[in-house]
Amino acid sequence: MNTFYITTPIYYVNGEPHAGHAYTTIVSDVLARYHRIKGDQVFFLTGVDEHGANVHKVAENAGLAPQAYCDKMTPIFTELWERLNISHDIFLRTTSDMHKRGAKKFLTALYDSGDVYKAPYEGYYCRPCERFVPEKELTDEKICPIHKLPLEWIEEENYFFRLSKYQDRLLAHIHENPLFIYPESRRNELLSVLDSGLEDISISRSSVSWGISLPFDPEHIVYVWIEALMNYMTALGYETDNERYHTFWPANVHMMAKDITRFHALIWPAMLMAIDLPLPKQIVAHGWLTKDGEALSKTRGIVIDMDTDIETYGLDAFRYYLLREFSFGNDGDYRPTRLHERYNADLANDLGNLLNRVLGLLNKNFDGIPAPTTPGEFDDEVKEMAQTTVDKLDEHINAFAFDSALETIWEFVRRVNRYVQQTEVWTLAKPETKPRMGTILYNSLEALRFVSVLISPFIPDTAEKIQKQIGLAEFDTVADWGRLPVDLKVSKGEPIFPRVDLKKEKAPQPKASKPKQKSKETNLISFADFQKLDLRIGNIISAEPIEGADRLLKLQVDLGTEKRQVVAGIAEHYKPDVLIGKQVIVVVNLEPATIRNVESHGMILAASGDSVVLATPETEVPLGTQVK
RNA sequence: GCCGGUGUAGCUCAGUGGUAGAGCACACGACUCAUAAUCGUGCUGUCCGGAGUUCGACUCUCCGCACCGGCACCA
Repeated sequence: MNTFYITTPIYYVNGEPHAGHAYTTIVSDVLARYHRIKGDQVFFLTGVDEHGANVHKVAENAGLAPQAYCDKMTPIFTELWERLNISHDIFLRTTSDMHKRGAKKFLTALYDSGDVYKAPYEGYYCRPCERFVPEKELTDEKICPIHKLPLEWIEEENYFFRLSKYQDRLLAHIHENPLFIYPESRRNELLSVLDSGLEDISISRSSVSWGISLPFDPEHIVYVWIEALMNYMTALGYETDNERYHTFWPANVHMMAKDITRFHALIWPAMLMAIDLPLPKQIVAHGWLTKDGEALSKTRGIVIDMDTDIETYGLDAFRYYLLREFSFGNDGDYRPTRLHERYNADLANDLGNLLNRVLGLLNKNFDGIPAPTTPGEFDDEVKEMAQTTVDKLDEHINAFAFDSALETIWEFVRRVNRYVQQTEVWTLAKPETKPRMGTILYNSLEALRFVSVLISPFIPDTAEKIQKQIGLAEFDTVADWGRLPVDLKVSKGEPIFPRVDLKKEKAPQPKASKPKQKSKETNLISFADFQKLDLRIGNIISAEPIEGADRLLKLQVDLGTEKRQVVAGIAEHYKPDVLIGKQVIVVVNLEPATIRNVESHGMILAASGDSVVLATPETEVPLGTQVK
């Protein structure tokens, strides 16, 4: 028996899951389910990454201990996967004992390989960021570009992994295994990264506390990214070297979004090479989802409202749309109207209606599924197409072409609709033609059983509904023609995809999806804190662009008693000349900063969501008036 | 400013060095078993622009334009 081990990344719990996570996981789910119906022994891993400075910080902001924070966030992921009907075999948490023990074993092996060494690491360090600020981000003042606080010069000992040593072997492996990194665009990208040379990487942090300590030096915590990669092995039970681990490693597919391929396709294989373990077969990257053409961004309010669409059209319609509409590997634009069109055209009209008309005819004329006694025109054609559809589907799935896979299945669905049409089966109820009628209905229903098997990896609930309506007691996963039993009692046929009328649906769609209530308790500040702000009314007296910066404008603001130069990131929304003469609110006691070599003494307040709009007093007021 | 992607029918997108494709939408016809469903026929294209390579380019190369994304930058 073949085995098939597929993984999603373990998702970072410093934020809630969004449609992108859902896409990765659904796609992986399809592969897992597909291999199961082929009879492969499947292991499907997903989970969460709970360690690292970021989680620590977010937890702190929320007033929680890191573990308590993780315990709160993790269920949000598991609940979403349940709602999306994800069939993972394990959900791994990196705070679990299993993972920690496995990671330590892995780290020990890595250390024993001799490719881990200790070396001083020095540079300018920002405490709040918990990171060294790279050379290119440094300014003359040596302040953190994010926090604007003075940086510390730190020299600390860190552990490094000798990644550079594996450059040639990686290159050779990628060349010898053309499908190792998929799709090709990503492969080329990483080949060019390899061409430009690999540097050894730091794998530990001594300044971070929330994580797993190095077994060979407990003062140091393993860098969260390095630790996360090991999950693909620890989830199998690597630390106990058990049967599951030996059965499933190496993984067949590491599925992920395109932004994290470097870690998976270079660093991870190199680490495995170091400890002489087999490499995963394929690193597979899909594109990003966009919404109406724009990248998803929580801060800009560009989000995909999965809940609403799932509620309106059902989970399977949502899964179908994602899989059918997006060409794998490329970015795909999510549009609710397209989902609507797909739902009605493909699911309701083509498939749902086909099932319904066949069941209707059968119920009206027969008592149970008739035997196929009377072959005739078109029968063989349908039968053959059923088989070729199975073969084509396999090719498409192996190439991650889920859109083509579904298109192939739907070509067959349309063929069956045509079969019913061509044979005019509804005219054959007379006694002398009734055996032929029964045969055609048997074939049609058997075709639908085929379809239900083939779509089951994509839209599992629908597949089950179809088989249930056909009268099968247990889900049949075998795509061999003629398995449909005779005499089964079919159901009367409730539409599995009732048409959704767009006009009706518009009514209860007042776009008042409540703007997420930010966890209010956690972000409260005291009145004293607020009083620290010195806000004043100023008048913009000049505005000009700053060279080399798309978003910045240099403003001169008259505060009555003094004039200030302020840099504002509003160039994309305001032309300089329209600003002149405008009254604005200025934070005057903000510490000065140098941005793009221009000094800024203060900050202009503006509403910044999807667009940026300056906050101005409702009527003109004297310059320098305090705002509170 | 740097890096990358995209530009093909009204819409969403496939695609190939040799006379342009699918689905949806649209029009007309057939049918009436079925969820205003199904089936058939038809329709539209300077394949972003320019130059080059070639017997021949939508397909390869170069230059440009537009849009998108990432990074820089957002006090």
